[in-house]
Amino acid sequence: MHPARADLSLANVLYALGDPIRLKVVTELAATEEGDSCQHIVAGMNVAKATQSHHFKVLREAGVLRMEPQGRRLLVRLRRDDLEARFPGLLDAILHSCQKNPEILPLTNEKAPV
Amino acid sequence: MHPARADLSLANVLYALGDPIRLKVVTELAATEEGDSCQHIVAGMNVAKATQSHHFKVLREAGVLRMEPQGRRLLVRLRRDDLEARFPGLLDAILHSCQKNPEILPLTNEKAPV
DNA sequence: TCAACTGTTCGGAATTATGGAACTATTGAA
DNA sequence: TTCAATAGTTCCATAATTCCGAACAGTTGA
Repeated sequence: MHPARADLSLANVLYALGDPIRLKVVTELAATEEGDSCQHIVAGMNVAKATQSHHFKVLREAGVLRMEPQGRRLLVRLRRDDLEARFPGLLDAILHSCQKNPEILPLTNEKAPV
Repeated sequence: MHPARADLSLANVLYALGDPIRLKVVTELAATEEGDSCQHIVAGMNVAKATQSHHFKVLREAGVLRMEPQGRRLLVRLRRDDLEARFPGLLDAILHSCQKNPEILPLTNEKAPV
């Protein structure tokens, strides 16, 4: 399900992050400390449910995030500590780049007004 | 051919680096300041020529490296400055992770004894 | 002139991505 | 309890990528 910290592969992680939608998911997740539900995270991204499910699976299997059932939702959290321990500075560099140049994320980021 | 610095996309770069062979190519390239030929870089990696060509194309189109004809070779160089300017710390974090845990690169790295 | 070398392109087979539809499980309300 | 709504997954078919062998083009050195 979730790979152990020692089993994280850099190529897998980079591959998982090498998709605009998944990259966006990670930046959204990075903004919340206690996680969020899949559905809320992808709100505003124009992606079919089946595809959402696929993207979260890729991120989970790469070890980028953890998913924990919470009622009828899946609480999704970034595996910050594991990533930092294994690939120091990587996540920060990526998040910082996204923050500095938001146009890096080529998405119609119509965030539903909560 | 080669994307301009301002056109580099983080997702594209991460995608390009999210493959064991391409990641290995980049670490090899990082070790040489003045570049190298495709053929020499992939020496020891068990990949068909057509696939090599494909991998270099992906790296080139993502803006990770530059290719410059040099006689009957292609001189390949890492676009360190462009990557650093656009995504500060990213390349260093990746290279450092590869260096720290060489097993990250799941390749039979039989480097031909020069 | 021509064979060897370096790399690209073409064609097909295998893998992966995407989305619609049907499904499971949980919740909250009647 | 019953049932509709919500949150995700799975199945299937289509589209796009990946990988390789083979044929190709350009450069070099004999």
